[in-house]
Amino acid sequence: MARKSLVGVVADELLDRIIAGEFPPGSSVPGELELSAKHEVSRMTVREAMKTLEAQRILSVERGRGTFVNPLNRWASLEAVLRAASEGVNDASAAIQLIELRRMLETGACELAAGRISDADIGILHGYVAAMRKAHGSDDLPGFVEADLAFHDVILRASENVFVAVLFEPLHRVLEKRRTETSKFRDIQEHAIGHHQAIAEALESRDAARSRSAMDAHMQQTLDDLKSYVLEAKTA
Amino acid sequence: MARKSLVGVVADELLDRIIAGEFPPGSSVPGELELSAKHEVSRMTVREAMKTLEAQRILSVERGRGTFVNPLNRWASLEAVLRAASEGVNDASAAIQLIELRRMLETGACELAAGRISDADIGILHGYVAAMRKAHGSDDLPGFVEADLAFHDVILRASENVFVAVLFEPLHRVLEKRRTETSKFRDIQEHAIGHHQAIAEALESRDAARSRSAMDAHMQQTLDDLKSYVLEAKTA
DNA sequence: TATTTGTAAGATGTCAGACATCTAACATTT
DNA sequence: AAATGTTAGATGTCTGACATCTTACAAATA
Repeated sequence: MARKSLVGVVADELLDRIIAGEFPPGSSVPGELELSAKHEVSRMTVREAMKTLEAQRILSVERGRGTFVNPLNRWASLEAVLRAASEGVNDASAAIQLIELRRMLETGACELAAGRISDADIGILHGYVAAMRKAHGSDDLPGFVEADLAFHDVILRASENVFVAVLFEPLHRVLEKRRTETSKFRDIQEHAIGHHQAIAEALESRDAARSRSAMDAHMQQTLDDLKSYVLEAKTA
Repeated sequence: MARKSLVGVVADELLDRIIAGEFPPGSSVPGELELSAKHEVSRMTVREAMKTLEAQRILSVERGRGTFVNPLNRWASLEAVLRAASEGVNDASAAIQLIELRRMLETGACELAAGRISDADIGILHGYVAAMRKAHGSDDLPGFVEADLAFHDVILRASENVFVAVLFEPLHRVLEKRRTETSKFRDIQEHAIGHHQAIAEALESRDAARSRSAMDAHMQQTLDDLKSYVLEAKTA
């Protein structure tokens, strides 16, 4: 991982202070000079940090007036919103909401893909299911997760919708770690294999409703897995 | 509208050149010095422009090596992707894909809202339907569109999912203009009123499947409207 | 008095030049 | 052939200055 530049550090710290509630939405953040003094960096460094936050619509910079915090629903960065949402008492709620979002996109993409996926991609899907089965047999957790993610990626591309892919990309990153966690359990792996098999067969039939339903069942299972996993972590 | 700063201009022009294919994904953009010479601005201005594009994951800046263009599916800015997608031969395809995306989010949000919406919000929904009816009667296009958007906003909030709202916000902006265009036709307005009425009633029944289905029908109608509108524009 | 205008403070926008540090390629030495 | 040194070019950061915009307040005006 690349060492963070000063700009990144300043942006992170400022975002932390915003998320901590020090600068509520609508209020202004300290001026560039004040921040450069506080963080012991030059004003240019502060400005570049501000620019990154402005590009994510977290801040609004207004010349001559100051720099202001935007309301959370205007933020364009899923990760930043996730950080903000996880800050409160219930990290669990944020995780569940993420799955809900993923469910919308994946079921939608699967429905679209049913009418657009190629025979070659169908074959690839079955290949990944086989890979999951093999990884399950040999206790290869990284291999299992990799095939799982690749499976969903194929469907996403097959939906032929650029915007869905764009919106899903940050989700992909955020969920990757959690996926490895939940996939640790062998019975969860077995459930997942069955669902993926059903999804591949549904897509092969080119039945949009059936494909959507199969993916929906998979998402429901994922949500249930997460809930029990989170519950378990809480009791522990 | 605020006059654009030099930073914004440089960022826009650079993005334009990227979208035009001058710098394909994976390739490097000209160095900061070269760009500052070409655009006749200082290096700091170029750097700030780069930072905004980097924050949107359009560029990856690597110290000592250069600055590189990310593949389109890693871009975090819906608007930028929209610009890139609209560049090609078919602006229509991009518009349709946007509706597809909106359909996923809105039907998903509506399904969630069914189990979470308050009685007060139900009343507000009916109020907006009445407002749409009234605006329709008095040929008040802006009023009609405003009530329409507000209606969907209520459902979005009622879904109680922060991430859906975040992802939907840029869509909201992008679709706003088109909405005014399609809503010009009186028969389309009538269709919309009927659909909104059905959605409000479905939500009132707290039936998730029914609510989703009602919203889905509305989205399907919107897609059909768009298609005929686009077709009409093409023949003209 | 009420309105307009002028002035100044504070904020962001931009510039110039300099030095530091990282990367990659090439030349040199072993 | 491999390890090492050198160098060019790229981004990272700093300093200090001036420009321009917004706002508030004071002063001049009708």
